[in-house]
Order: sequence, then structure tokens, then C-alpha cells
Amino acid sequence: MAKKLYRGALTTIILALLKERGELYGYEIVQEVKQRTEGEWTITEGALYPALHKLEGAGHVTVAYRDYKNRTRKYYRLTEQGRAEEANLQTEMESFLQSMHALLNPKWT
Amino acid sequence: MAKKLYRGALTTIILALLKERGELYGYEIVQEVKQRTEGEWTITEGALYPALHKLEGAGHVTVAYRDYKNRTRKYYRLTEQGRAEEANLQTEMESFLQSMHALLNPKWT
DNA sequence: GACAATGCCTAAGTAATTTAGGTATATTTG
DNA sequence: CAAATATACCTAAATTACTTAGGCATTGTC
Repeated sequence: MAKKLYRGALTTIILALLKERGELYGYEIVQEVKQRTEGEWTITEGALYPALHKLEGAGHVTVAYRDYKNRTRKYYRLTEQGRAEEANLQTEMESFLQSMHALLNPKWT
Repeated sequence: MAKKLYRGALTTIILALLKERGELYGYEIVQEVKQRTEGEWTITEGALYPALHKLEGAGHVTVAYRDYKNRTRKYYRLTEQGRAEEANLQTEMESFLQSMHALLNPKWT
């Protein structure tokens, strides 16, 4: 995605964006991430599409095909389970941030 | 370390702890991380020791052997380059946190 | 008319981790 | 006091999320 970190965060990001936006297609997710991080992160398609397929297989998202100018877009949307999973991963991320904070910021005794 | 996330953060953590504490031996790092994260994270030794050896090979840390009750401890300490690297990784982590924030927290337009 | 952008995809390679061992001494517990 | 746990180091194989490097087809741009 960017350099070394971030491994494992991709699914969390996808689900969070879907929760916020309701519906997104793959290519749109790439653009969205690029915009929001001001070019810092570029999701590679080789990571994104397999991740989306895995989410679909797990029942966390559903797919709807829609055409736009002779190109087919696959729109993804959260299922009920997907919402639950999103909440879990959000919690996990918060826990991660907290732990990281505890490790990198010494307490001024 | 914990579940899925955090890959790539280990070196950042090690260097940050060394900067703060001056000197640490391997086993001590495991304990320190466990304490600070309130048991959330357990660095596996299979990850830690190779990481330390890599840091040594890169010239980011130096090693001093010291004995304590018939057991040998390998104390690690930052080199000048190690300090620079620590600063780099710290910056990288901050950038990561910022990007993550931008992705998970929608801006209330 | 060529090249970038849009839109989807997969397969091979990479690298940081986990898992699962190994060795040896010190301390705690039943 | 024996057995289990803690301390202290280590490595090798397996796992896994990712990058790299392709492929296909259409649309927009210089």
C-alpha cells in the first residue's frame, strides 16, 4: 500500500469506507483512498480485488453489477454480517492505536 | 504479535523502546511490550530475535554481553544510525496514523 | 493515432510474521 | 524434592498479506 506498515489494515479500510459510503466499486475505492490520504497510499489492485472477493466469499459484502459507458462496475455493499465485522475491525484498530501509543509515548513520570 | 494488524511495526517499536530506555536485552523487550500494552501484545521470540539480528547487521544497534546469574544477556543499544532510523520510523508511523485517521473518520461536511 | 485513464482480473514472488521446535539455568509450587 | 514455570538465547518451516507484473477491453486526451 505505502511502504511496510499497514499490512492487515486493508480489510478494515474497505469495510469502513463501505459503511460510510453505502456502496462503492473497486476502482472507486482505489481513488478514494488516494484522495483521502493525499496521495500517501495507493492500494494496488493486486491487493484490492482478492480482498474484495474474500469479503464476498465470507458474506460480508454483496455485489451488484451496473454498467456505465460500456464498462461494467461491480458495486459492493455491506451485509448485516459485514456491519458486525466492520465494528469488530474498528474496535481492533482502536486497540492497536492505543497499544502503539503506549509503546511510542513514554509516560512522563 | 496480536492478531492481524501490526505487521511492520515491530522494528519501529524496538527502536523507540531503545531510544527511551537506552539499553535493553531481548527478553526484556518482550516483557516491556506485554506490560505497556496491558497484555494486548505478545511479541513472539521467533519474530523478535531475527529482527534484532537484522538491526545489528544494519548497524542500527550494538550489542554488549553481560552475565546475570549464570545466564547471558545480550544488551542492545542504538548507534548514531540507529537514532536516525528511529526518527524515520517514528515519522513514518505518524504518517500512517494520520492516513488511517483520514480513512476511518469521515469529515462531517 | 498513440497513450493515459477507467475498470475488471490472476499468478508468481516477497518478506514479516507465526508456529514449533531446540538448549540451558533459576525459581516457584505442590 | 520433583515437576513445572520463568528466564534467556536461538533457528527453520509454514503462513499470509502483500507487491510486482502481467492480461483484457473501453473511453478520454494530446
